[in-house]
Amino acid sequence: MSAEDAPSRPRTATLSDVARAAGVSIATASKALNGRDQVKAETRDRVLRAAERLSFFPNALAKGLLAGRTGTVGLLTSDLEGRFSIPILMGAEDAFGAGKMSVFLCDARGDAIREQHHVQALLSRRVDGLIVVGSSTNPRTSLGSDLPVPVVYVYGPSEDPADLSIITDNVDAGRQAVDHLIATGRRRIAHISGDVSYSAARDRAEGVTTALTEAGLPLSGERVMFGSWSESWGRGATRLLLERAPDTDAIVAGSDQIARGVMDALHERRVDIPEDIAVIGFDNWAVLATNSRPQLTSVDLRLEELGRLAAQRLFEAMDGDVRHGVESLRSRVVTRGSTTPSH
Amino acid sequence: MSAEDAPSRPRTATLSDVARAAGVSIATASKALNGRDQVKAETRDRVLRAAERLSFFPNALAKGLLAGRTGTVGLLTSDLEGRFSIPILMGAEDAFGAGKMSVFLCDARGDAIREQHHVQALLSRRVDGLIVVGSSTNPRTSLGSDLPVPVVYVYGPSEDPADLSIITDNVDAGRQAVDHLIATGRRRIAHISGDVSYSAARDRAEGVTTALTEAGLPLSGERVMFGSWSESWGRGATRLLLERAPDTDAIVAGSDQIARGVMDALHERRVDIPEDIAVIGFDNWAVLATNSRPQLTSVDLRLEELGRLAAQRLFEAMDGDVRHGVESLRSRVVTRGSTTPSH
DNA sequence: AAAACTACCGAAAGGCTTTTCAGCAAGATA
DNA sequence: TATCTTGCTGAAAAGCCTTTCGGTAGTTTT
Repeated sequence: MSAEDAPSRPRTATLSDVARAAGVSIATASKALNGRDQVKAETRDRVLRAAERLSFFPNALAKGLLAGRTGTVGLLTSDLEGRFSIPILMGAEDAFGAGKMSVFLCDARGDAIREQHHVQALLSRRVDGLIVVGSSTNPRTSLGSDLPVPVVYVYGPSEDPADLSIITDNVDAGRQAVDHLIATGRRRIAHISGDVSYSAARDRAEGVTTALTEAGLPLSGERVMFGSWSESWGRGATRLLLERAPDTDAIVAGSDQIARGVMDALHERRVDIPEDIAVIGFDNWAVLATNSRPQLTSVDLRLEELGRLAAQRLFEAMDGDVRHGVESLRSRVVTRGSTTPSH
Repeated sequence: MSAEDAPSRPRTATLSDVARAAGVSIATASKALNGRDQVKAETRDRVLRAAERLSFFPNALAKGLLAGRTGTVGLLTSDLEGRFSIPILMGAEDAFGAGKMSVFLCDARGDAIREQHHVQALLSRRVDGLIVVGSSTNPRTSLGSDLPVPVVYVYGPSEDPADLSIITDNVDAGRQAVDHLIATGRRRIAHISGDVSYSAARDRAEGVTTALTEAGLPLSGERVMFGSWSESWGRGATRLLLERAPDTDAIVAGSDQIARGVMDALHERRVDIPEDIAVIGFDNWAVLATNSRPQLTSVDLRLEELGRLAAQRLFEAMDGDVRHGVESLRSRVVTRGSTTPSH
């Protein structure tokens, strides 16, 4: 590589450049480009060709100056490493429509000070709204109600019921997992989940036990096995479970990671999946679910949909239609080989 | 949830609000807040207190107006789902310093039209520079040299040598993997890699074979086994390998995903890791590497560092210090249980 | 009393688009 | 030919907020 003096970079063409090139006034050029009437067809053509030639596009900043809007939103997260933020972000980007709105991305990395810093930076850039993605499903502190722009909380709700939060219904997700297993003929269903301090773990467990009770079935292993969100806990818990309840014919794992550990332990014991024991996870994380042997059935939390809805609600709030409270979305089971025989 | 009329949102305080509250002119308020002299200490205090009370912070847009810079950069990626962009993004965000610079994130999803769209949107927002994250290590088409702002390509280099690209040295990464295995006493080293159409696969393979040749060792299995970047290929290739070269004592897997498949197949055959066969992967993807049994030694491609350097180079280019060509970074081996006995 | 400060203020610049309104030309009608 | 339309065009203002420049009081020093 090498260094040298900056080459003369082409300046971006402004409207006045186009007007000059087309031999008309700025006002006429603006009208021609925006499809206003009161411009002769021939003149309009000339302007459009000039704009094309100079590869002109309007300055969004100047436009925002008039409109009183910048066409930007801030997305605040603490979970960039994790797998929640990204799908949500994609869904939101989707809903905004490419180019119409631009997204400032900020990762606070779990630090409240840094978060405050980012909020300030975003407000100083005059974003039209904020989306806050929680780092877990647990409720988080509100950014406060005295912000000059609307805020939508996603994945993890705000503690303040006056805020609007969009979340996945985890109780229902647990219920769906069990319903799927029952529908595929399972009767001795166990549940190995993650850290009990996470509401996601507790909610899914509630859904699982409720669905079992309603079906008149016991929980195999008697208790929900809470532990941590790791493969190794999945492995260890499975070994314990098989000792305690060797007739188990299905395991609801609290996450795809745990499910991978469960499957690993089952392979180790030469237990056939799904013939002897079926396994279902949560998250539908492609890397884990589609690479296991057999592929893993998993409850998809529809994070993109969450992001899309959040963006939509933010738009509405920007237009004055402000909502409050918690809005929850249903997840859906993605069936693969770990619960249904492949032939 | 419920909808209602928009509550009167507090307007963000401007400098003139502060000046009025402190009973001074706008000019004096500005000087006081920016630590300029020519302001009496008592007056400065009054202004600072007023600013505090109104929770004033300067408008970045107006500031940029004067400075001729917006303090924003665009980050263009096609791999948000994947694991490359995120660490790079984090590194870049890090280097820019929280609040000083804000990042517009755009995902083109592999679509050239959409990418062009995003570039235009970013330029219309007057970003000070662009970072382009490749979706693979393969060279990608340049955005062109006629852009009004500097561009830095990361992970995947630009095809145009006049652009500046920052990449990982994958040949060296392959060499390091082998050096590590040799240092831990291995002599019959095989290499199972991913899709041969990826330069990452070819480069790492080149590094592996070069290092082996230099050490006077053969490649176990005779050929590099190219396939796909999946666990199932790792499993299948391992079975083939053990038939063809049963005395193999170490496997360099082309990625952590492949490595997981390799380990899975070894477990199946009751081969001890690392006693009988050591395994090393690439990417150091925590979710995969730290959850395997034993934990996986992996070559860390230092993506954060890549992002950090890209941001730094972008800064330099914004100041007129433009570089060209390809700058490559060395990776480093993160040692875990799959290559070294845990006791 | 003149010169040299200090502390402060008013005004303008800095960026670009959109819109408004007045004006000008060419064609149509009396 | 004079007047009236009609159809376009262009100059200028508005939209936002900070910083800086030049200037004016008032106060201190020589």
